[in-house]
Amino acid sequence: MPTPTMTAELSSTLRMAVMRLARRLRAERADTSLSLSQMAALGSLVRFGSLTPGELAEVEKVQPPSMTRTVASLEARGLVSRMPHPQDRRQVLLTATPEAEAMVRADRRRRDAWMSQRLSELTPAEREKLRAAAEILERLADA
Amino acid sequence: MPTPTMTAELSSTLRMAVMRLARRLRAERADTSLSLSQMAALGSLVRFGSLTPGELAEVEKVQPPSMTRTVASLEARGLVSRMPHPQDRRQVLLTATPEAEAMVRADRRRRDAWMSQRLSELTPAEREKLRAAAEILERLADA
DNA sequence: TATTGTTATACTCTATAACTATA
DNA sequence: TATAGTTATAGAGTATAACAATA
Repeated sequence: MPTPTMTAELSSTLRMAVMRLARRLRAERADTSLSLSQMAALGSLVRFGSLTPGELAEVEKVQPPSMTRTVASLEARGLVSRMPHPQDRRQVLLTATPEAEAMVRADRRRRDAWMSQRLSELTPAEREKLRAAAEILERLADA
Repeated sequence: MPTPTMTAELSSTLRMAVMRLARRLRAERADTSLSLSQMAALGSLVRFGSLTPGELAEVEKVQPPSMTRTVASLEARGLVSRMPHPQDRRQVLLTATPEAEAMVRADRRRRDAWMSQRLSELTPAEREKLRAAAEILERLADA
């Protein structure tokens, strides 16, 4: 039964551990030739399929002109292709190319591999504790 | 007893939950008048006490010229003061002013408050699971 | 008129290279 | 000579404001 003080300490400890672990994971990028923003945009395109520039800007929480620039650099590298929108000729549909999908998958694999390696160094009981917590952390992130 | 597949799934689930939660926490900044880099530099100064610009650059993982600029902006706002190094006249000692310390504490309090609120909405059993995992997550971040 | 996307422009953060002062 | 810090300059990412095309 947690006292207020114990809960306050948990907040602080958990917050710092999560921030530091995230920072560590961010450092495990597979392909440093793409910036984080570029890789994130590509990841969203792969995840959601075709999106318009406006939708992609909204998903990535940036303004449309910023996404215009990001998309232009990805397009120049052959990682994004654009098609006319079937109904609305003002809009454009962006899609990740097969090469881009492969890069996104490789990036995910590499981060998973780092985490897997760390997890394999734990005891089964410790892994079980993380498993129990993972689902709760997911809910916290959505809150 | 985890099979390889179960461990792989845990890696992926845990990694994504941590990244998303970190992202959420980053959005809970108290004072948006300071950029993340500025607040981080200030946080390190408060944490370590007086540092030279070179040491601060190393802690923050940026190059010295970048830190020169960050420090200059903080100094202009009265958040950092500089003193000559007692032994080596090439070096400078940077210290966070009392106002800066208050800002750093307020920032931490706000992030802790958000986390506390989320934790208070959980059941005692769920909090206990997070408590058990927090210490393991800390070790992962250091690995 | 409203909406979608782009262009023009500026600011911030980062970097590398060159410079100054001191050791 | 080597080191600590700064200045000069450039590139990436972001923003707001203005514009063009289409609805």
